[in-house]
Amino acid sequence: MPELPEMTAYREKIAGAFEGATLVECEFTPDCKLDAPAEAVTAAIRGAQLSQVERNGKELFLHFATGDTVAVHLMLGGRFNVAPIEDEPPDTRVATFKFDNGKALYVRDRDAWARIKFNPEAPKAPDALSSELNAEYLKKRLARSRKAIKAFLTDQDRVRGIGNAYSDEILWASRVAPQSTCNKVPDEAVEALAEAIHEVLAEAVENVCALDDPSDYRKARLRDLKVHNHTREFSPGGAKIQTGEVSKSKTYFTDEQVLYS
Amino acid sequence: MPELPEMTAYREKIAGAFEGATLVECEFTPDCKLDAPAEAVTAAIRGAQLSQVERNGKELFLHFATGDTVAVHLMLGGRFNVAPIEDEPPDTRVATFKFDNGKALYVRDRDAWARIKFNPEAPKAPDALSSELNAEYLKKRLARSRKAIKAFLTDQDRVRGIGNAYSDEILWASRVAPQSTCNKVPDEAVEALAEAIHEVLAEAVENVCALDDPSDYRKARLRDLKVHNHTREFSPGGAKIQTGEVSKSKTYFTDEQVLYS
DNA sequence: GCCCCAAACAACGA
DNA sequence: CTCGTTGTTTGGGG
Repeated sequence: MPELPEMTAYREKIAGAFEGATLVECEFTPDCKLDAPAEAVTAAIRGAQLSQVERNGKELFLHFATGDTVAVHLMLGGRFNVAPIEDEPPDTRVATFKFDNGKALYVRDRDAWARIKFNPEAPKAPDALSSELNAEYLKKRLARSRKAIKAFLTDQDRVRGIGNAYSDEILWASRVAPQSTCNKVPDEAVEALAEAIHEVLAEAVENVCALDDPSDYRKARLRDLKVHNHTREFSPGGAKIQTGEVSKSKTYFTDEQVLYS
Repeated sequence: MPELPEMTAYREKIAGAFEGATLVECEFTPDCKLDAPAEAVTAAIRGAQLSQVERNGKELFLHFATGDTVAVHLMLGGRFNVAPIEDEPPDTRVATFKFDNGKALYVRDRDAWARIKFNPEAPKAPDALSSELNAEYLKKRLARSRKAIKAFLTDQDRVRGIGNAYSDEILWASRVAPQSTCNKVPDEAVEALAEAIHEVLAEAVENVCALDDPSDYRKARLRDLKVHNHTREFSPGGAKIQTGEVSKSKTYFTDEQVLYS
């Protein structure tokens, strides 16, 4: 459920709390979806300084001074928590990182679906907010795809960071119907799409970063999202919001959007 | 187009003409679909004795005494020719094998789609006429497939040798509708299917082997096939032959066949 | 609603 | 209506 904006807000918070600090201890619960032996990870990063926290797509990368990286994906229901080490640790945690500044970072997930990767390969697709993700790139990739544009935007092998909610927002902002076939979207619309990706996400980042706790993003979305929002009946333009299904995902859209097919 | 029975007839003919003979020369045209450098193949088998000709699925395997094997798949329109070396070679040939008994084996294909493999991997699926292809095997594989039974029978990764034409014949003989879902076909019907596979193909092998030239199989099919046959209006049981489409293939069937779905 | 995997399915070319 | 490849869809599981 957390997409690029929420992960960006988490990044700010976690970078502010821990960058430069040294990891004292880390733990992973037995059901944690970790792609390496917990002991190997612990042995590698215990005692290491957290040099940088990076967001890429919907993942956070914890870069340590040893050169090791721990990547966290929250999947549907995961969340981050920052708390003093002496506090009672949250019971739904799957991973714990304790630092020498007296604070701990917890990855919490009731379903334990959050995924943690140790020294992962570099992502192949560009991040949605990177400069590589421009109209040229989109034109090239859209030209040889016959799937729905919404499915394209949420495909993390094409563009990293966009999920179901913000894909609807972006498509509405660019006036492209979510069911449109990728290779039928004309160049002008692709240019609008490229702009909308950056604008919609940048504004969302601001909104979510303004929250006290990024985990409260659900409420904020009901306030900020313009069409992917079950509490709204009409778009800002006054058009009735419709719902449909595109490749197994619920989509919200209006007839202000043009269907290319 | 040639399926198991036609390839069996070719095998008899080619084995009779060449087994025990020594390869004098071989050639491949530039557009021949050969999965190894022509020079490497030639260097390996020139001067070698042809120890055995084997049919497996819709392929013929030419086994040489060196341990090398050349596998030929005729695809849609390929055919074999046996002729004295001094005869004019056929102009649509993609491969030529000349033997020390004065005869040559030609692979002919107007479209040059026939595929030739050098020392191929052993096939994973059982041949339709092997003892491994019994009711037990079919029950096991059908149980975890949700596709149409006709698509299953023609899937060379499940059963080797059956194509569009004989799949219809086999399904009619076992009174199973081609559109039936694999995992819905009851055990009794699977047993009938296993029997029909062997009986229908064995009879077809006899029919095609009786031809002077296996390449004439098209005419023979119009005489012998009971339902996959555009010249017939009724099955032997008097039922009207219907046509339909199953996974992009034309299918002939009657309502004597039970649909399991 | 997230991702991964495997199977099924479609389109195209040779 | 043959096979291989590539890309897309679908269903199940965590």
